[in-house]
Amino acid sequence: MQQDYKPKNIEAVAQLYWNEKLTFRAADQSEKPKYYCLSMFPYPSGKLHMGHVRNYTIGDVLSRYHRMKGFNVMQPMGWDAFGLPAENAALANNVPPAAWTYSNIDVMRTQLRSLGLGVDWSREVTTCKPDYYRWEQWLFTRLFQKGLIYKKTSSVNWDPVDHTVLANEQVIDGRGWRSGALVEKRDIPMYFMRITQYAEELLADLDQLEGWPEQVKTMQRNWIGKSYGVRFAFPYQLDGKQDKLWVYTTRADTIMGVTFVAVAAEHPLATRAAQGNAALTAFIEECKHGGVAEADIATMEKRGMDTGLKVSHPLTDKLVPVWVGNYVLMGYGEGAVMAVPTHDERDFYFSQKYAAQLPPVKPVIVPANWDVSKVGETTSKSGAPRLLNATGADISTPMGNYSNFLDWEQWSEIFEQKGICINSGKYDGLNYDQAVDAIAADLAAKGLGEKKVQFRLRDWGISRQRYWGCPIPIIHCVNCGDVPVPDEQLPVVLPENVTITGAGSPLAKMPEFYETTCPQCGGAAKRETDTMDTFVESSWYYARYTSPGCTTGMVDERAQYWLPVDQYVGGIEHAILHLLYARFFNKLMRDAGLFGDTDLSSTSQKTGELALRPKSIDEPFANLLTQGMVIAPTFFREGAAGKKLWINPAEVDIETDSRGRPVGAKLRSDGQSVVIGGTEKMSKSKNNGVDPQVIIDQFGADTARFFIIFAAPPEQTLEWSDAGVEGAFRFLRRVWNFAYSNKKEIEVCHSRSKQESVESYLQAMNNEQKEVYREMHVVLKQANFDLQRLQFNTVASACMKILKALEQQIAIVTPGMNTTAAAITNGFSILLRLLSPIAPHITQTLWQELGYGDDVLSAPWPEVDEAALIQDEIELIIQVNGKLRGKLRVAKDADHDTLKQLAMACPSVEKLLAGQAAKKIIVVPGRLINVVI
RNA sequence: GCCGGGAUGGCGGAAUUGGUAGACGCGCCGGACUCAAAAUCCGGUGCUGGUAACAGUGUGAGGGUUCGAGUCCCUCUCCCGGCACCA
Repeated sequence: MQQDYKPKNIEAVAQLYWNEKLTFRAADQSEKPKYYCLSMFPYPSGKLHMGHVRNYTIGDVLSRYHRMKGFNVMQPMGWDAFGLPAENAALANNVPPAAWTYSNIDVMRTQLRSLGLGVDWSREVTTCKPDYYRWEQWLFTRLFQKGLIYKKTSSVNWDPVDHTVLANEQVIDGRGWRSGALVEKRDIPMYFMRITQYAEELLADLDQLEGWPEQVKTMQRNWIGKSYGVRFAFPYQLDGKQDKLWVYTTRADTIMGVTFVAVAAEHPLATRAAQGNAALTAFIEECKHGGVAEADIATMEKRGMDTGLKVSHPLTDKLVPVWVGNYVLMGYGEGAVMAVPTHDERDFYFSQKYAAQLPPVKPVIVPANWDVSKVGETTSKSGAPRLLNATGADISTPMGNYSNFLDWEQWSEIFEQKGICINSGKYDGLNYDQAVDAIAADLAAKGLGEKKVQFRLRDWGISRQRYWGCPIPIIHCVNCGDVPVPDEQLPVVLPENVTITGAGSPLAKMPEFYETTCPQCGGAAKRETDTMDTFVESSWYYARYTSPGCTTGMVDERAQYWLPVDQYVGGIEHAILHLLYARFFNKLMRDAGLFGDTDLSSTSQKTGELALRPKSIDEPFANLLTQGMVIAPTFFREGAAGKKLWINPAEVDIETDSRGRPVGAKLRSDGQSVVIGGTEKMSKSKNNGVDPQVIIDQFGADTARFFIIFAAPPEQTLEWSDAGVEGAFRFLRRVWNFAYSNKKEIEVCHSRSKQESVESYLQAMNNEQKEVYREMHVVLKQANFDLQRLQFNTVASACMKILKALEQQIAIVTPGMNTTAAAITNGFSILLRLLSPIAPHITQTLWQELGYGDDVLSAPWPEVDEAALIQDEIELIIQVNGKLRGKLRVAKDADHDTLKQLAMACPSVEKLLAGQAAKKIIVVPGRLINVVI
């Protein structure tokens, strides 16, 4: 055994051992329970960053822990290889996206391997390879035939200079990132997946996901956004025709307060109204400027213009003006909304802005606790209505005492609350439910509306006008329309040798790609040149991992064994989109029969044997761990024109004051100072990414893994610090040194006969030794609990505490004692096993070196010696009025009266009591006594 | 703007259910070893006052519930993630 801890050597040896033994090759059958542990696969951006190290270390800790707990573990890895950055890199470096991607994959695979992850590499998946995306195309054709994929137009960001569609990310302050041109909305035809058809199930099944964080489920619920409302129409006559303007509202109780209707700029009514109306045409044109991102639309200034058109109120027949609003989106719902300024905040501010041109607002709801019969109305200075409760108007404090007074000059949340109808004719006095029922019934009787359940969730547009993605397997034929590519012609292979220009898709300029014949009529036809959203690949890779090499379908019967994923680990930023799409795809694949016969009723009727029923895999991920980001300090210098030049933290020396507070920073290369910026998410743009390779090279993979686990709980944001890395390395070196200096004694223990077993000597320990032993098991108990709740940073601290306890063992007795050797042998085996999921190389090496066995992974997980935890005496806290005033050692079963007397006798308590009697004494068994005076 | 989180010493963080705030580590200070330094080992370290014992104070801000609040409730501030074409 080497005297010094040399991670480079031992890590290479350990990795070779795992490779040769095929340790991590997962068996598709086993008597052990299966544990499919999946970390979100990386986009091959070039190099590993700390976020990857964190994600994959967390997954590996879980995998190794479960393996030692007796599970048949499968941990795969692959590459989310299609995507925009490859095209950007191609533009910048003149390298084809494919070549760039494959070379990145090679670099990152090597880096991942050097981390010592327990990955079954025989299952590796690369989404940009035809053997993967072929099956995605296959599923596309099935969904297309089922009507689950359809075509419609949708808005995209259009760069009028580069003549290209931009991703939301590429739109900065309303301009194209390369051209700087003002971005426009443009409607183009796209394929959509009917995720809304599964909205109800996607929502309902969240309840069965007990292993998911509540916050993620809440976000998904809100995203799906099931609402109960009324869809109704405003009839109108135009160009001699009767027609209806449809809207949807969840506040049908406020319909009597409608003052206008707002439609999207692209709405047919707007288009019609703009004919011969130059001002409106210009306004509609203006509405098309800017991006399509919801965040931008929600934060932009709400503007509108009267179309001059009027529609009839469906219940009163009164004419209602129609406006164009830049905040109304075509394609979301009806592309039109009713406006009730008195009971909707957005409508309120909009109508205040255009008050002069709009009809007066009308309150139709008062708070539920008001006496409707006594409500009086008056007008304020501006003419806006005031409602007065008859109990006496308190005009001085309108907001503070709203039960008396409501004033529609200033917005209040009260306006939006459900209450009682007023000013609503026959609906006066009804509450929300009654009013909605009555109004919906009246609308239905007129054929102008009905109750409707609606979802916020929209169908998933999957067409991308980009090159580096999975080709959409559709052939456009003038005679037969959109024809799916037949199975035998799949895959539609993406040509890899192309030149990227940044203007439009290269595929659309490649006749050799798009010129084809129609599979139905055999005539000349054109292949679709759009590719699929890269979220499609990441929606089913977890299933493909179960069936490596399968050439007959997306998955084979092995999927039934492995699915669902038992533990999924990945960044919180994927809480909605990726996780929702993957859940959706799982249901699509289930309903395509890929997970076995899902028609459970017919199966059981036929066979009568429940045991033969295939399991229904409704959800892909049974347990989810959402990991926090890795952040780092930023440093910069002001360059020309105030442009910031970002400097990597690795090139900076930080100066601190006497108490360690940073006071300045200097660039190492020139010794001149740099500005300390904020602490932010590691990114290329702020140049604050830390390359884990530097740490692995200098300290080893175990140190990198240990630190990243130790630094913060998995779900929290993690701030990077190099100083902490050295601390982690110091600890591992102490473990090594401890092993080196105690090797002989441990080996002697291992060679002893059964009569002289470690256990027999543990029985013979003296009280001091037993106390140390007890401490160690207290720590182990906490560590096992923390593993269960996925809080690994405290497991790392537990390892440090156990090493300290072992060092203490040696310090308190003369060396050479059999009990000491036994305690160390036993204790160190606990430490090595507890530490092994986090730092697998050093623990594997020492496990072998000290003769514990060949493979620490096949050792049983250390369990707590409960008997050792029992104490005769415990420490109690003495409080006076809740403040700590003393401590007391008492017998563990002392009764309350004894405890009270002991507490009262405490000097500090006596002093504070000063002869008075205590008002109350609270005894919390096993914890404290609080004397109230 | 909407949805979901977060805020604890100089720093990362700990504190299962309301019950000793600051475990463990980093940094810093002091000591040992050394010609010296590095490394290592030992001790100290929330803040304020005090030689000290000790006292006061303290978990983003303000209020509340409770014998007792980092933890529960209300109001607010700031920060982060997502918002459907970044992945």
